[in-house]
Amino acid sequence: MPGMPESPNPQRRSEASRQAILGSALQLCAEVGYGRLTVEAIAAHAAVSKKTIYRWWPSKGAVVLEALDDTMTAVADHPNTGDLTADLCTQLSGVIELLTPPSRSAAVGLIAEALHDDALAQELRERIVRPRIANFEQRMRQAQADGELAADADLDVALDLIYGPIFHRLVLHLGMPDAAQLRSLVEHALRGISSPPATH
Amino acid sequence: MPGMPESPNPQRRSEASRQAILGSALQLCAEVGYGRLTVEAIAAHAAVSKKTIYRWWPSKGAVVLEALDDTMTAVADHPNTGDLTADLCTQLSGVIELLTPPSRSAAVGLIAEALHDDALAQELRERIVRPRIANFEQRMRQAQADGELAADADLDVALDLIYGPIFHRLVLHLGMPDAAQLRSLVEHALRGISSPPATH
Amino acid sequence: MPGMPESPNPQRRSEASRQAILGSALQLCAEVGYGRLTVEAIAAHAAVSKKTIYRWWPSKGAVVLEALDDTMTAVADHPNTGDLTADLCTQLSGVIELLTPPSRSAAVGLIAEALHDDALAQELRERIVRPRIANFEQRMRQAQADGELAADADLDVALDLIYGPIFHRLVLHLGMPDAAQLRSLVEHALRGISSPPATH
Amino acid sequence: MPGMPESPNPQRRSEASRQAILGSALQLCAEVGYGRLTVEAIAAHAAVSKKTIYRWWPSKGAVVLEALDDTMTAVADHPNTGDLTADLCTQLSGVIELLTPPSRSAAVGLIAEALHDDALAQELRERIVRPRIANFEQRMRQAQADGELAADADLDVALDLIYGPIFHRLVLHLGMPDAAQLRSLVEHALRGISSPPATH
DNA sequence: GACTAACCGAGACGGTACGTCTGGTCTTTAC
DNA sequence: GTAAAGACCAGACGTACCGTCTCGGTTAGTC
Repeated sequence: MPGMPESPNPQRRSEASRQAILGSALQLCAEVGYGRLTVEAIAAHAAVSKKTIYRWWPSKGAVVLEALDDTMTAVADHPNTGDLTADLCTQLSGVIELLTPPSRSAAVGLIAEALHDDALAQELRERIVRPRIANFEQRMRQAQADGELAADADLDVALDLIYGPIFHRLVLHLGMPDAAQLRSLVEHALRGISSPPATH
Repeated sequence: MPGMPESPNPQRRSEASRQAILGSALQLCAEVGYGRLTVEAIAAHAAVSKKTIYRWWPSKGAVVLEALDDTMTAVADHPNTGDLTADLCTQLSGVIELLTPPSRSAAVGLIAEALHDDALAQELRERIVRPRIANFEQRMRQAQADGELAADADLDVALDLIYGPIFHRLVLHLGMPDAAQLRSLVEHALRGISSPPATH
Repeated sequence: MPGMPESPNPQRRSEASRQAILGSALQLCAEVGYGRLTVEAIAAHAAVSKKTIYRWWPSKGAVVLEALDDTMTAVADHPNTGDLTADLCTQLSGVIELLTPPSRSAAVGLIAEALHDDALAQELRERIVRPRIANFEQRMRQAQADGELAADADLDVALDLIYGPIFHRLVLHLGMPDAAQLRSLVEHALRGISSPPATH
Repeated sequence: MPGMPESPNPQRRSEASRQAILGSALQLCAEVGYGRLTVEAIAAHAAVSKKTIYRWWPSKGAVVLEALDDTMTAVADHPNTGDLTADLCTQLSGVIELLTPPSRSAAVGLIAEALHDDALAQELRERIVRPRIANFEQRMRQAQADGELAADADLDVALDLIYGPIFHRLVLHLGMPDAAQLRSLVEHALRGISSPPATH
C-alpha cells in the first residue's frame, strides 16, 4: 500500500508548489550542502508554507529524494556502444559526478540521511537504486548475449565488484578514482567475475 | 602539530570523566541510534558537565570517533592463519558486525556524519581507516611472500574490490552478505586481482 | 511609536499562553523568590516554549512587570473617605503589603532588577509608578479643594516626604513601620508640607 | 559569634591579594556595572584564584560591600558648620554622588543584591548603614543642643523624612534632586519634625 | 636551616540557566 | 477547502558563571 500516508486529496494538489519546492530543495542543497539544508529554508525559498511541505512529504530527505528522482530519470542509464568496459566506465563516471563533491551533493546527503532513517532508506532503494540495478543487469545480459561476458557470470557479484569501489571510497573518504584508475578497476572487476573462482 | 587546538591543559584532565563520556556515547548510540544521540544526553548519562565535553571535543562526532577508536584498537585486525581467503572472510565478518544494524551502529552514524563534516571525515580517515588499510596491506604482502597471492597484484585495487562490496551494500541498503556470499565475493575479488587484466 | 520592538504579529498572539506565562511568573516568584525565578522554570510551569517567552518579552523582569501591572490595576489606588491622613495610611499599608516580605515580593524583585537595567527601569516608571503618582496627586488636589491641605502645598515634595520613608526603610533594611509609626510619619510629613518653610 | 565562618587562618592571609581583589571589584563595577560584574572577572583582573575569593568572602556582594566599606570610611560623614540645613544638604549631596549613576554605582548594586540576600542585607545594615545613622543622630543631637532643632524632635522620624526622598527617587527612577530641590526637601522635612503634629 | 602547614595561582570539574535555533504541529486569514 | 503566513510546543544547541575541588609552588612560622 505505497503512498498511503497522503491523507489530503492529491487531485487538488498545486503542481506549481510542488515544482517550486523540489527546485528549491535541489538549488539550496547545492548552495549550502544537504546538512545545512532545512525545511524552513526550502519553504522560504519556494515561497511556500512549511505546512504544505509537511503535508506531502514526511521529511526533508523525502523531498530531496523526489527531487533527485525527478531529475535523474534517464540520467546515469547504461549506454550500449558494444564495448562493455568503456560503457561501464562511462556510466560510472556519471555516478561519480553525482556524488561529487560529497559536501554539496544531494545524492550523498540523501545517502547519509538514509543511514539512520529506515523509511527513507527503503524509498531510496526502491525508487532510485533498484531501477539502476535493473538497468545494469539488462546491459550485462546484453553483454552476455554479445559474448563480451561469460554466460555464467554472477551478476550480483558483478554489481558488488563494479560499484563497490566507488562507494567504498566515498564513505571512507579515500578520493574518487580518475579515469585511468576507474578503467583499471572495471577491468579487474570484470576479470574477477568472468569465470567461477577456482576452489581448492 | 596535530592535537594543537586543545587550549586546556591536558595534564589536568580527568581520565574518569573521559572514560564515562566515551562509554556513555557508545551505550546511548546503541540504544537510541547515532541520529538521536545528543551531547546533552551523553553529559547527563556520564554525570558530567556539558562544558567538559565541549572542552575536549569539538562535536558529538569527535566523541563517538574517539570512543570507537578506543574500543576498536586491535579489533578488526587481520588474522594470519596461512589461509588468505579464510582470513579475509574472518576480518570482513568483523567489519560487517561493526556496521550492523546500521541504525544502531556507532560506526555507521559516524560515517553518515562525516559525509557532511570535512573535519570529521579527515579524523575518521586518519585515525580509523588508515591504520586498518595499513594492516590490510601488511597481511596482503605476507600473502605475496607466502605465494598465496601474485607478487605483482595491485593492492590498491585489491582494497577496493574486497571492501567495496560491503560499503556498497551498506549505503544502498542492499543487505549484508551471509557467510557463503561473503566467501564468494572474496574469491571473485582475489581472482580479479591475481594478475593484470588482459587488454584487448 | 511605543511597543515597536515587537516584530512578531501581535494579532496572532495566543492569549492563553500569555495568561499562563504571567500567572506562572507570579506564582513561582511567590514560591521561590524573584532571585531564583528563571525563564526556564516559567516556561516549564506554563507548559510553554521558552521561545514564546523570548518572542514577546526581552527579559524575565519584563514578564514580571507585566504580570504585576495586570494584577495591580486598581490595586493600591487612593481611597477617599474625606480623612486625608487616614486615607494615606490605608494606601501606604497597601504598598507596604506589596513589598512584604522583600525576599518573596515580586515588586521588590522588580525594583532590584530595574536598578541595573535601564530599559526595565523606564518601563517600571511609566507603567507602574507614574499612574500611582497621578492617582496620588489627584487625591491630594481633592484634599486641597476640601481644605484639608494648604492650597499652595508642593505636591512633589509631598510625594517624596510621604513615600520616601517606606522605600528608605526597604532598601536600607530598617524594617517597615507598624500602623502607629506609619500614622506618625504621615502626620509629620503633612505638617512639613502644609506651608512653605521659613527662609532665613 | 561573628566572624565564625572563617576557617582559614586570617594571620596568613595575603594582604596584597585582598587589596587587588577589592580594587578590581570596584573598578570593574564602575566599568561594566554591578549586574555584569562576576567573581570570575574579579579573579582574572586581580590575577587571583577564584578559590582565594571564595575562601574569604561568601559572595560577590560581600566583596563589594567590603570594598565599599573600606573606601567609604570617613566619607559621607556629617559636617558641622553650625548651619544644620546646609550641613544636611552637603552630606546628602555626598550620598547622592555615591548613588549616581545607578547603573554604575557599586552602592546601588549592593542595595539591589541585598534585596534578595538576607545575609548581605544584614551586613549592609550593620557595617554601612548603622554607623551613618549613628553619625546622623550625633549631628542632630548637636543641633538640638545648639537650639537649631526642637529638643523633642523625633530623630527616627527625622531620619525617614530626610533620607527617604533620595531612596524613594532612586528606586522608582524619578531622578535625583538638584541642589535647589534638595534644599527645599530638607527644609520641608525639618519643618515637619520641628514639633509634634497637631492631632485633630 | 629544614620542616611543615596552609595559603596561593591556576584552572578543570559538575551544575544551572542562559538566549538562540530548528523541527514539526496547529491556528488564523485570504482567496 | 487549500494554501500562505507564522505562532506555537518541544527541546538541543553551545556559552557563561557559579561554587567546589584538586594540583604544584611558594611562603610563613616552628623546631
